[in-house]
Amino acid sequence: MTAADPEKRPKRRREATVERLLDAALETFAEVGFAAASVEDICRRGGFTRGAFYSSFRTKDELFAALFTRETARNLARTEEQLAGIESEQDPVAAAVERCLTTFRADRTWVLVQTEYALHAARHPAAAAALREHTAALHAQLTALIENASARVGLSLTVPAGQLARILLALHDGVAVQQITDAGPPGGPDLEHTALLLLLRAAVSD
Amino acid sequence: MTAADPEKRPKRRREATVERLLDAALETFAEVGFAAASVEDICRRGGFTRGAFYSSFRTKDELFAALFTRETARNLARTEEQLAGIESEQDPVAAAVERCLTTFRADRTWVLVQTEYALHAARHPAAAAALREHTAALHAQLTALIENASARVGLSLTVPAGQLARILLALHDGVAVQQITDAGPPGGPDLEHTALLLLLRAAVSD
DNA sequence: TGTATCGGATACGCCGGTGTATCGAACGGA
DNA sequence: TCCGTTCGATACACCGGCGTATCCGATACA
Repeated sequence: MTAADPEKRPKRRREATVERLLDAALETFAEVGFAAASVEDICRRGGFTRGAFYSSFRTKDELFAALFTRETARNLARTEEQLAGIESEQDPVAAAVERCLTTFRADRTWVLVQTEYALHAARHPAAAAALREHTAALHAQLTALIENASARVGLSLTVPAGQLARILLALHDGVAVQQITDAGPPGGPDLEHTALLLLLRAAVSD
Repeated sequence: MTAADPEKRPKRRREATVERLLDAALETFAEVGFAAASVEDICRRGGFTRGAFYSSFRTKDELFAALFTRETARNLARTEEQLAGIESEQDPVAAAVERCLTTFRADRTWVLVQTEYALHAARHPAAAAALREHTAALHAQLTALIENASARVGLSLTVPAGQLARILLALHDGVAVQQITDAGPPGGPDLEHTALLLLLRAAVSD
């Protein structure tokens, strides 16, 4: 069995190494940004040399794709959990907003990294194509999640779920970016909270 | 009069050179992004060597500040023009959305550049401070513009104008980023249009 | 225990940008 | 016309990352 299973065998340290590289990359991107992060940086942080990197990825973009997949899956799962049992609240819309924000308010870093990558994709067709594919999957799942939730709650939408999904993602991104510069009045209500409620109330009818 | 007017004299080619550098910078940022744009790149595009650059700016960030000021002033002026006479429309809200979008839909590049810079500022306190200052000015002017318009139209807001301004800016940013990847259904309605109408209708009462 | 493959470290040559110090041409005022 | 100032070009020394080719220890399997 020399060149027998040319696709399956490669799996011993690989997996663990890739995982460590992804962690290191996420941290590095969060700290200095995607563009500014050198392959060297990422490897150093993970305790590797570039040799390890090029042994698993061909480019930084390829690594990002892997990272995107991992993080998105995690976030969708989290959101789904949070919307579970929402139909038993008396104001399900408010509850949904509340619950989702508790998670996402906490950690803005991934949104920012992801946003920066979208910007990067704006100038790199290949990256854009890859991102589009991953994003489409995310969008489909989020749409399903919204339709499902609104059905359970017994409210109908005045806007197609697909479009609503896009708007929510956009708003979430936009607010995150906004708040880098402008934290708003200290005691004031959360910007995203206000916006989401305003938007959802308008997008829902019984 | 040798070292007499140490602040006033410097002004012959300077002004024109700076202007050309700003133009070149905007183009370069649009094309390759802020982070990826080297000082060298910008100068080449403007037909200068780095000598010219360092003679007018100390850093790329300093140049960006100048650019931000210039572009923001232009955009605010444009918006103000477009909201003029809006009170004579029978659906002023729809008209406002319509008119503003005609301008901004056309050229997304500045939004993207600006967004990328916000991301950059997230990791660079000094940049953040500068940006915060400029942004505050923009925010104040936009708030005034909104208050003014809603007064003329005779509708009152269910949300403070200042907060509405923030939300609008966030949404505008978010949508722009969103649309890099996801142009939405081809024949479908503009995402920003939908979102803005939804939001403004909810934020306004007579 | 031996051995073939795997995975990451090392070493190499290359490129392009950085910021500073210096120079010289253009320009404007008297 | 001449002189002083201004502004941008030039030259210099430096740095850090890039991607590849090669090597060698670790590991699994017979």
